[in-house]
Amino acid sequence: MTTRPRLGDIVPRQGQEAGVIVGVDFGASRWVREQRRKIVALAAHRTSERSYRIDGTGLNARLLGDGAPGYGAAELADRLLAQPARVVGCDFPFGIPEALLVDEHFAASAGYRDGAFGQWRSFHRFVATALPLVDPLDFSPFSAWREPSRRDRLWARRVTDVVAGAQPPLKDRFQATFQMTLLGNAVLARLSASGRYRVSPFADDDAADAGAGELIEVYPGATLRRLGLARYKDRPAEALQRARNACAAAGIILDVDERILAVCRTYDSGGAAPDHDAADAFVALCTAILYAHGACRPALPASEEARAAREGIIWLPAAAPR
DNA sequence: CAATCCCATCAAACCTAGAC
DNA sequence: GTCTAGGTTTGATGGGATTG
Repeated sequence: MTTRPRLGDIVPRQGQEAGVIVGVDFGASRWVREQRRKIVALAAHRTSERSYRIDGTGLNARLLGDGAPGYGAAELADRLLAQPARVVGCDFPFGIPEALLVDEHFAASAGYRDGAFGQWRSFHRFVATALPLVDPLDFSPFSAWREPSRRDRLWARRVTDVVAGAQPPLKDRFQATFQMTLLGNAVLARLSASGRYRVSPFADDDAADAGAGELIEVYPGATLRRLGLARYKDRPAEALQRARNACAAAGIILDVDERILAVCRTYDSGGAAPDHDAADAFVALCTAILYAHGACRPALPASEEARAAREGIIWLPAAAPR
């Protein structure tokens, strides 16, 4: 017998055969300078069937430099296209609640002229058009979605948010996700349109190619709760250890550059409360690695799979290690 | 002078422990 | 069981201080 690939067989794309996995801690400041403090990306390169090297090269090099450790949104998209990854775990809401998807007034209030969005495809394409990746970003086309008098609708959660304990995608006060959801979708649109990535769980003809990489939504806070660590924000070292342990428990070996580990333990993008964005990126990366090995499960209620597939799905480790 | 860094401000929803 | 108080939480922004 022969296993030589025939024409038409699925062959990994350039770069993907190395099994690159990426974790992203997102942020959506208006200015690129601020984005570079908040949007931290970490890559792991597969070195054998179940082992990965997280070193100071490629995407990770910026973490070891003198300047801000992260990326602007457009810049990150460019990097992910230049070196396609097999799985990218991102910590922003990929979708919006179904109640808003089917709401004609919601769509029209931001200038959408074709009724309700109906599905994620229409939503993310509209967002990408209305939010060009310039500096500074202009969120004014979406100001109607911040209307305080309509918060009861606009701040609804998706079913996956309820299960994962996540904030509403369009909440724009205190621990805001509003701008992250919009900027994130502009980035997703760009990656999806390239044909090199498909966006979980959404079907999109642009990326029907089964050889494409995959973008998944993760939530480090929920990942760590699943791993038994609540209130992780002021304990980055422990968060890192839990994430590494979860990989080890799944039989996955991580070889991490000590300098990268040190930055993940110590980097704090500031603010009143500690905010360890590099540690968050590490947790996102570990979650994405677990996903790549079939060790994640969607944060879903038992009976809402169809709706969740329209709203977006947060992925969590399948089980806490013993 | 501009670019960059640093800090105070904002002020909602959830979860949990404890009282009743 | 229900209620409340307190603690916790995917963060952005502008202005003033600092740096080149």
